[in-house]
Amino acid sequence: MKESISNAVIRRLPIYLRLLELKKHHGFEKISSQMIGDELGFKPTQVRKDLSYFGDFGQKGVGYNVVLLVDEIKKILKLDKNIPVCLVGYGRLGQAIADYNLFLQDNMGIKAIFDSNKGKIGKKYKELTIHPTDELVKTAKKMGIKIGVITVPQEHAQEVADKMVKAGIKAILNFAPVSLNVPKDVRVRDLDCIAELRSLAYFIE
Amino acid sequence: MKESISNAVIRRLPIYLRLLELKKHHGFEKISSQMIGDELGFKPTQVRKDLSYFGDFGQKGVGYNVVLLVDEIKKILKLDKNIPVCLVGYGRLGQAIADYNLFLQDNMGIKAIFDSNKGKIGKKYKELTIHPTDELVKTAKKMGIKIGVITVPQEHAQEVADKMVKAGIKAILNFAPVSLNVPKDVRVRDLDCIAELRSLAYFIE
DNA sequence: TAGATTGTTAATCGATTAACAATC
DNA sequence: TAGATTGTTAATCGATTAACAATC
Repeated sequence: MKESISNAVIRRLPIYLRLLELKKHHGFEKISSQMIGDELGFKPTQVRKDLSYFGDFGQKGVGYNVVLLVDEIKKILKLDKNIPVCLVGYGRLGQAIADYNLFLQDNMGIKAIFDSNKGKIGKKYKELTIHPTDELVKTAKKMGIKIGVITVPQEHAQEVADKMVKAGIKAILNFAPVSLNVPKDVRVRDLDCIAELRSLAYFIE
Repeated sequence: MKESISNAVIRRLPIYLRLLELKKHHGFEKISSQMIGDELGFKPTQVRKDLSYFGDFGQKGVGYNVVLLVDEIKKILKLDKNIPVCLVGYGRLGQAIADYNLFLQDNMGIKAIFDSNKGKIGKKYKELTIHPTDELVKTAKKMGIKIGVITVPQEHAQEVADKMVKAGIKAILNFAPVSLNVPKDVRVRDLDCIAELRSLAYFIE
């Protein structure tokens, strides 16, 4: 069943979720697909269709209950579960990501940091010690890490991905500008800043 | 004509380009759509179709000339032109992005940095002085900035986007976790790390 | 009740891919 | 020449949207 829901739908869920959390925070009780769409730039039909893959969360003539929908989307995304994340590559970008400990708003948080630079190994980031990348497989396995974030330089990204795969990680967020080669049961999301920037150049006049 | 080429195609061009630059660097002279596809995980047909929107760059029975194709794609993306970029928000993430001065490999480079924190204004990053965000419109206009990168906290992203629009910027790379509201002749690419991470949670077992 | 809004079906739109003639 | 590979057409696949009955 999961296989039948498209990636595009899954990627919109966190976008809906963020808006709903904001609305909840502002005390809104109800929201319509129209309102969601207006704020996010989607068609209301798309919002309803996306949500309908997972259940009937709305009420005809009324709309969606904000609090309930927040909870449902979190459940769909498994954000109600504990999801330990590891970060590999503690350079500037890695540090910026670690700072975004916003993840902690969910049960998702960086629980281990790896780097291969001897000068960094053993240092602390908050309560986390920076481990050598060599120990990634062993440590990530032991800690039950579920998601890996790659912020190493391009030339080491593939070997890090290999280690993550070996550690049983099935979901990778990749900041390195390379196409990673992984088994097809492993999901990779590329956040490729340079490629995006270069593609934007096309649109300048 | 430009309008008819889909965004998906445009976003693949820099991916092709990166591989081709690598191959060029390694001294490859020819490459086939099959090889490109294999390395990047695309179907060869897609590679050929994408390229064919812009011209006949290949040779039947032979493939593509690497050096020529690099140049052609750069031309398509306007990377042969000078493209000044500004960065707004000089926190950890902004600094990490500035460090990626990899852009400079193209004629694309960060030519201005803005921040609203008084402690940062006036400081230097390499040859660039950090300007107050209040001066964005004036300065960006004067400098002919073509692309804006937003690395400010969520709550200021929209106002920064508004300033960019006012400065005549038509392409924005947005790292803030918000849906920006801009006129429809302005292109926004969202690099939304938290949303991507949350969407990956769906796939853990 | 009348107005609003859902969930879902069917239609549309757009993007990917298979197939193949052209040709190096 | 025979094998390889392009550029392009047509077919397929998938995602978005319009329309609407159901119902609060």
